[in-house]
Amino acid sequence: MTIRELAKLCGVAVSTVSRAMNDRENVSPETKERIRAAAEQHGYVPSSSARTLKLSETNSVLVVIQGETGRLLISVLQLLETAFAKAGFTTNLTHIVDSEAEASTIERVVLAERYRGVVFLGRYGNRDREASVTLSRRLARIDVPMVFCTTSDYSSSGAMHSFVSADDQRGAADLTRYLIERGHRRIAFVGAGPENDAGHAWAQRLAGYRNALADAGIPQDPGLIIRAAVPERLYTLENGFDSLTTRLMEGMIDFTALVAVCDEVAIGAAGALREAGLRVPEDCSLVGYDGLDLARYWSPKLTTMQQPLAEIAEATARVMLNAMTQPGHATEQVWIRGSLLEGQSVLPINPQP
Amino acid sequence: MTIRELAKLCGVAVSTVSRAMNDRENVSPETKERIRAAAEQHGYVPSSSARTLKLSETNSVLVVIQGETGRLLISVLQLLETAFAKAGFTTNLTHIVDSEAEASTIERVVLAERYRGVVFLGRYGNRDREASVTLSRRLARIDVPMVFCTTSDYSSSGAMHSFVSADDQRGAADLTRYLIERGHRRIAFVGAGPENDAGHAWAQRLAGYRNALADAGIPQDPGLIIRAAVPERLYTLENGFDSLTTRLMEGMIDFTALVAVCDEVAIGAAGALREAGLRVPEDCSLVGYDGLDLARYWSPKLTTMQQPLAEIAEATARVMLNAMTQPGHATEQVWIRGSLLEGQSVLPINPQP
DNA sequence: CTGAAAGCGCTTACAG
DNA sequence: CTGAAAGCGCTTACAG
Repeated sequence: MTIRELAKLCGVAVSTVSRAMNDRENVSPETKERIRAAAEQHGYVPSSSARTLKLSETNSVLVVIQGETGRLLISVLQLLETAFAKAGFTTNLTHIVDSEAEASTIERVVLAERYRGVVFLGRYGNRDREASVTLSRRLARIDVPMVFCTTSDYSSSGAMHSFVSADDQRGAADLTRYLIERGHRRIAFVGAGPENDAGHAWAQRLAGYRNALADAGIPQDPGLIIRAAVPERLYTLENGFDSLTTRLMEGMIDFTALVAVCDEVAIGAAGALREAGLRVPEDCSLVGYDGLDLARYWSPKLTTMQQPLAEIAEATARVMLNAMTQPGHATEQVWIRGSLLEGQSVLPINPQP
Repeated sequence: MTIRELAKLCGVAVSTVSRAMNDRENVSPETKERIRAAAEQHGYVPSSSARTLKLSETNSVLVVIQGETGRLLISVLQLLETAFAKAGFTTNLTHIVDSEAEASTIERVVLAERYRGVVFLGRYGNRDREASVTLSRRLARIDVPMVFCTTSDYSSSGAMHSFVSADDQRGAADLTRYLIERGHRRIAFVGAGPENDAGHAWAQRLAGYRNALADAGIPQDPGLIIRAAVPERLYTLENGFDSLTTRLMEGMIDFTALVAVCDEVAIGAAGALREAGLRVPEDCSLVGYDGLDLARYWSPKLTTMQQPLAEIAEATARVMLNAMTQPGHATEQVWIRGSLLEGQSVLPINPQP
């Protein structure tokens, strides 16, 4: 049913129907009620494409998630949806397969659908750093506000985009320092991905781990960096288990503590240790990252870096709404720090003589 | 940039631009190439709202998720997206808060956006059974194909809607029978929600548990049905932990086995048992439901019902595509059974004398 | 192969 | 308070 049919049915002009449906002032209350009742009864709903075409803008923001979606991002997504809804914006979600992470894909959907803004949730980019920089530049050409949430803009070209970023590097450094302060020297890192992808959380966390070692004057042993056995499902239990199992088959345990790229990998790795007859924390200390429920209900309770999801979502929504409502607004960069959540998965040891 | 501007720029009519952008036959290859290059260069993308308005239909299907989203549904969602994309359909996701689960909400968005079809992922309905039936009836009035995925149509009015449903009742009965066959008689169920909501998975699984007990002639003890301590986050570790903790504080353990409403609740409950000094499976056997990764990497490996996600998604996509491409097609009902995954969380016991 | 024109269903000045 | 009309950006018969 169209506006025209409903108008005829009610014996009024289409403009009157439009005013009634949009709750404008200049309709008599009686007419408005009559029209709305008729709409309800006949199931008339204004076509949003006609409306969008006429007004040439939507009230929608697009959320882009690339690759696999962990529990963490889903939580942030739900918080974002709520925040945007409160401000009168609708949220749409699109998944992008890794291989299709090109500016043109985004450009097409954003321009075609007339989105008011885009939130990149989690990482967005190509494996290749060069390509990622190009990507970032092309995105900047699209005249729609964008904010990168949970990942920083790694365009290496200054403040091109707004972002709200968890400070992964610092968080991983804090966790590593926590181990060092408790006497650990042989500290391994599990869950490093393939090379050349600074935009990924694992790369930032690995960098933080390295920084902490360097600051403490502990020589870096490349053999202690355990690469992902299942890189396409990097942040999973499976990857944690398989990565460490592979490593333990290659040789004996030559570390006293393990920094995992995230909680799931930590708990997967703990499974591998257990199967090898090693106990956490007696035979190997363990720290995770993210602060999932899982970490809290695991035994032993996992020491980890709690991500402040509400804070991340709140900041992202705020930056996005600013950018949408104040065109020409400068880009904003927000760094958000997690807090170290102490569990029972770390045991102090005597420093090596 | 609009089609008109690009036409002027290229010195052709808008109709020619339209033909070039839509890759029609009746344009000379040279003209087509020239126009497409110009579009690429100037960032011209056809407005989808204008296109939709003109064609009066989209190629989008709407996926509706109500309430909290577990890991399981996200996996199904991703599989669905892939399947629909293969058939040329775009997938859009909308979350519905529990309290807003009314037919009119769906009606509005489906009609406004001209969706071709709707998939309800997970449960869709009101607490109140009466209201749910009304809801189902009103949905049936909307002239757009719908399929209920992972939940059945509980309109109690015959085959009103298509659905692809995991057979939760049977699965839970299978698990309970598995315990009974191993000598258990005092079997508790943890994670029952508030009353009056047959559409929820917990209610189906609870019914299956009850059926199995009845079939074995074991009297039902209402005291063995442990209600959710955190009903708004029913299928979570937190709920499993809190529900069982509450129960263990009320009195000693008076059961030898525990059927959990899902894997997360099972593992949360295991945490509560552990804190009470009880071991799984020595002091209490435990089964979950869903077959999450978590169940596999938990220690002891959890006995659970594996949900065949790929199969569920495949069937849902097939039914939906049938309905969309063959209007007037009869509704289809597909029941999908899981398979029992044997872990080490169940110990046989001697039957009570 | 190309162009001129109608029309998809709305909204909003403009006139009354 | 209400109506008639223009126009948003496309697509597609229709004519050449």
